[in-house]
Amino acid sequence: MSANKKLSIEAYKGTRDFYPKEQFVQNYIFSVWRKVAQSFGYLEYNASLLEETELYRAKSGEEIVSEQTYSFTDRGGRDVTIRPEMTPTVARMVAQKRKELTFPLRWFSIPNLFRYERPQKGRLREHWQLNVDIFGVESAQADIEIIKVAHGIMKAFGASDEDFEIRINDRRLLNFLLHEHLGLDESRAYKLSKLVDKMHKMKAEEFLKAAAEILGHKAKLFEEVLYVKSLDELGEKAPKSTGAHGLQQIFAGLKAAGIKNFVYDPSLVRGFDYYTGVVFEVFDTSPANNRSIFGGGRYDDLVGIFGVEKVPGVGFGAGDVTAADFLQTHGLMPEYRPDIDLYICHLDGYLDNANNLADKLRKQGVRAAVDLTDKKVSQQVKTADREQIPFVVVVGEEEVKTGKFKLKNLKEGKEVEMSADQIISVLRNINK
RNA sequence: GCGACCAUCGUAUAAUGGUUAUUACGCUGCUCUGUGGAAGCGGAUAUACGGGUUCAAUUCCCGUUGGUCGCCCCA
Repeated sequence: MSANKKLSIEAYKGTRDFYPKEQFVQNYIFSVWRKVAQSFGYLEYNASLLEETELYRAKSGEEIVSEQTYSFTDRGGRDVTIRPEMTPTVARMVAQKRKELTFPLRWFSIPNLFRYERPQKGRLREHWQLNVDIFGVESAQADIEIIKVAHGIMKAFGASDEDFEIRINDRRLLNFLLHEHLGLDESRAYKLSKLVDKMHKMKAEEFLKAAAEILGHKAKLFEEVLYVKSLDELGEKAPKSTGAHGLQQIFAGLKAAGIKNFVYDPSLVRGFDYYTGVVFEVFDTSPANNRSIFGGGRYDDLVGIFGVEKVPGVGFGAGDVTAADFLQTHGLMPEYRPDIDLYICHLDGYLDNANNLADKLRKQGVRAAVDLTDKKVSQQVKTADREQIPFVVVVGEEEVKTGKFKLKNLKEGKEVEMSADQIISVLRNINK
């Protein structure tokens, strides 16, 4: 290594190092995700980080692929992209084995995803995302279940119904309103839907002005449907829309499941063009973090892009960064605890005895670390304290003679004398 | 890809175009050879990187890198 150019100690731009404390938070979030998904009977899958670039081109369009992904040509001349999202991958996997898979298919995954862009709040170059999807069910029953999983995750994080809100809309209803109600052509309808997607980021006057530019004299008709609070208010304006019918089923299903904190939001669009039915977003209601936490929707045409028969799908993706922000905002972050139960200190000449004790405890499932230094006992105990290890014992002449150890609880500062077997049973119970 | 702001010990900060760059917490050693948290006394550690202006730059200017926040985009 040359002396004039120091190797950087910083993590690559837009990525995070997970030191044990951050890894602890990450593990917690993953474990909640996994627990809830599995409780609904979803099976975990994964795939490679690498996909052929073509996979994303087919779905996302040239611009996103060339400007927002990590793409390269491999040694064999293939165009390769590091996955920026999981949905195309899972659609590909389903398409490939569609003949042998059993439907309804319930799958989840927690992949890390990459996008090449400017890092900012809640958006890094690498993040992890829970993907939950159900394939092979066309009816609203699958939509209801997916939203129940989303709701269940929030509850499992300890959130109350007041902490968040589920906003729901349906692309078919939106399209009906744009095309039938407003009578817009394809390009105006698209423009307006993109504008509606942004409406909450703009001032109301600005938004209406921009809408009026697209709509002309139809602006009034638009305002009639934009600010309704319920489907009933839409009433006769959307009688033939299958989207409206689907939403009614979903709302009834959620009510039946005891879920109350959802609303019909006619302005909800979501960015993806591939959604074909229901779209929803879990929204943080706290003024300190007032934004979408995650969302998803129905995509019945995605598997079909592989040239095979259609397989309907609905699902959502939830990011780890926004999940952590939510926990932080609402004081739901769990207290850090290292995955070590016991720190074993030793007096001069008793390291071997300390190691023997550790081995005995480990065989019974105790996670024990031995101080390998020749520091003074006070320093060894301090090391355990700094690492927030809950218990400590010191091995010396006395202990070796009697076979009794003083198990010290560092948080309470209390010591209890006991045998190795007793230590095992105490620490085992702590873990449960 | 575009724009704005920012960069001083591990963290949080102070100061200055000119001797040893401040303070707190943390870290470390000792007081204290079988037990962390208290106290006292010591100690180590910083002007992101590269260039320019200047007798002199941590300070002013430019660039790079990184961070933060918007825009674009949004799995």
